[in-house]
Amino acid sequence: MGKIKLMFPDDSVKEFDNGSSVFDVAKSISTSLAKKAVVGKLDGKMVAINTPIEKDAKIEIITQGSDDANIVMWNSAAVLLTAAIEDIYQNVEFGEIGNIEHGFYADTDKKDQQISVDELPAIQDRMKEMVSEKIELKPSKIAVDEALKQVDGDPYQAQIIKRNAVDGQIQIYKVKDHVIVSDAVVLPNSGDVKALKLLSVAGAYWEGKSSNPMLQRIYGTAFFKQKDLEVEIERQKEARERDHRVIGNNLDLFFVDPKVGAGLPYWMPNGATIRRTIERYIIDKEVNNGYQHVYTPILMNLDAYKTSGHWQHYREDMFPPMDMGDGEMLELRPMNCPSHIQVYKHHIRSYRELPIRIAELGMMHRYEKSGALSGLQRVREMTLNDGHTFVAPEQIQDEFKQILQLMVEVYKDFDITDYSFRLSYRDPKNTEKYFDDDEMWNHSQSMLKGAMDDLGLDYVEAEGEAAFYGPKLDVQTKTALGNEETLSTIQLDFMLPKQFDLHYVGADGEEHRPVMIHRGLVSTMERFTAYLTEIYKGAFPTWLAPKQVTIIPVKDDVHGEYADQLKAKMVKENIRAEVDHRNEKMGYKIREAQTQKIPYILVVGDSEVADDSVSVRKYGQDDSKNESSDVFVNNLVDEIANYSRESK
RNA sequence: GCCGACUUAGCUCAGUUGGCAGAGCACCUGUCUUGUAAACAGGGGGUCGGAGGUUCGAAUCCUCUAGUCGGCACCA
Repeated sequence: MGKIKLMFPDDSVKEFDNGSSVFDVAKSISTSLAKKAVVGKLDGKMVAINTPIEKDAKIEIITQGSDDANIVMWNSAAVLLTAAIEDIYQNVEFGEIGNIEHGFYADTDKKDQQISVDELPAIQDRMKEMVSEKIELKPSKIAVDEALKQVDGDPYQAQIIKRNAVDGQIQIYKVKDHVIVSDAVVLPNSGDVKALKLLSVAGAYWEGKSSNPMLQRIYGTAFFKQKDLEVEIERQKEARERDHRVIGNNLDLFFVDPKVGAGLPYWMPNGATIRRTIERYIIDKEVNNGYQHVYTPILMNLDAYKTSGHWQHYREDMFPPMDMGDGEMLELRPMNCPSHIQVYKHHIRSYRELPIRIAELGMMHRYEKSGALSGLQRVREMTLNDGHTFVAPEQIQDEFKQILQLMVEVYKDFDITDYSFRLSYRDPKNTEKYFDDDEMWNHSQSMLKGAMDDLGLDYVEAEGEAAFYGPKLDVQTKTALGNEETLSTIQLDFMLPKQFDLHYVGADGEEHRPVMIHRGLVSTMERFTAYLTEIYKGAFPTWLAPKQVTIIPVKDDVHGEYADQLKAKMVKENIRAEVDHRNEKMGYKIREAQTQKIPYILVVGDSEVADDSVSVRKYGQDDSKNESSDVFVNNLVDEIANYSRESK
């Protein structure tokens, strides 16, 4: 038996007997490491802990608590879930199994009747039995023919086997008499799945294609310790409480009434105040950065959308056109680009003017599918912080960087820190969705990528996520419930300028074609407000808070007048202050102000009236402090003027 | 749009095997005059999402339909 050299993450190299397992290696370092070791990584590839190592490699030992260890845990639980279901039911076929961000899932198709939530406890119990049986989970490779025989005509499994076969072989796990096809690395023993819980059932298309049959996806989560499971359940509970729909209802920000229209939100005064503040902020910001704000109609002649290609490529998401009876067809606009193009075209443009930046808080209507609607996050009427800059081709890079810079500044003001970049390309096979022009796509996609590389920013690349007219840089964030969504976007467009025959006069006196950059910084007012609600958990920073100050007189008949004077003083400074004159106990009013998450509570009684002061209680703090009313107002004016940057 | 669950007062939710529709909060009235998270009493308020059916009788069972929620697909 020869020796092999293994390199550790700290670059140290040690020799081991050929055929040593990851576990052996861990044990040679320390018994405690061996105890916590879950799985190994050889040259970056995950391997089971009992896999013999047969050549030199870079090794990493993954221990409990790491992300990789959780993935292994979840894949293991998914294998057990499959085995448990097969144990309980006949007549079930299986789609994909695997891990997700906080757990695992298995897709099932039970022929007589689909598995329902009521059946989860029984399945979970069966899984726990398998855990206590401490079944060895050992991967083995079998021939495709044999595997096909084993899955007994299950059409989904048959496809998975054919798809994943390597050299005519496929990896399986045996759990009791069940054969589970899985490429995943799992824990060595079912007994290692210490804590598990099945969570929900939902439909999911086979292979993710809506033209395919729908399977039942069973979700669950699992951990090495019961405690970790409890933490996860608590995390999910908190996420539900942070949901903008819950907070939006509690703080009376908005509502959607199905009886007056699904996906058509109504902004209550509190929500409207937040929105108005965002709108004023972003308009000022853009105007100061060279944007020309306009207003354009939400209705447009359908012909414009035929020219733009919306009618051909985006029709599914558009409301049906209105037939005006005289041959004219009007369309509720789904995007603002054609409108801004009209603004551009209204004058002859010179190269001296470029870049021309046209912006608008543009109201749009999109016929979102009913199942996609969700609070303010996905609606059918929305107002986009839209902007289109028209540039000469050589200005693209600079303009792109300028927009990105502006976006980062805006994010800082709103204290948005958790986001990632995604370069969204077309799917070249999908000629129905995307303009068919290979050269344009290849050119614009590589340009975008070049700009990002130039700036040294990290990003992921996603095929099939582009707009129909061009590739995008999307800024991705997550909702409270963990769904990914696009907040900001910058899109390169060589197509619409051509469709609408746009030009500018160059230095040479000739006509040239501009390039359009579509960009949205703070998304739609709807989605952005929802997002802010969730990241702030309803406790908006003072400059955004619908109510900034509530003044509570100790005895309304004695101190009410002083409270009104204070309010007047603050209103003069554009502070949103109110006096709570109601005939209620102080504690009651304070409680209500706290549940409404009002940034400042001012209590005024005899001593405050005597020296023109206020007793200040800031949201989130349990104590109060006395301050002269002038000092309080001045500080508050300052805080509001400086947004969130200075409040930390 | 698809799969599943759900829909009862302004909000959050009870409502047993089909037998007079409930609670808390909110709202209104009155009493109490308050020093940092809920004073007390009384009152008003619902065609039980909508339509059809089964039944002596339906919030409850069945069918259809709309919407909401969880996912999937689609996307700002």
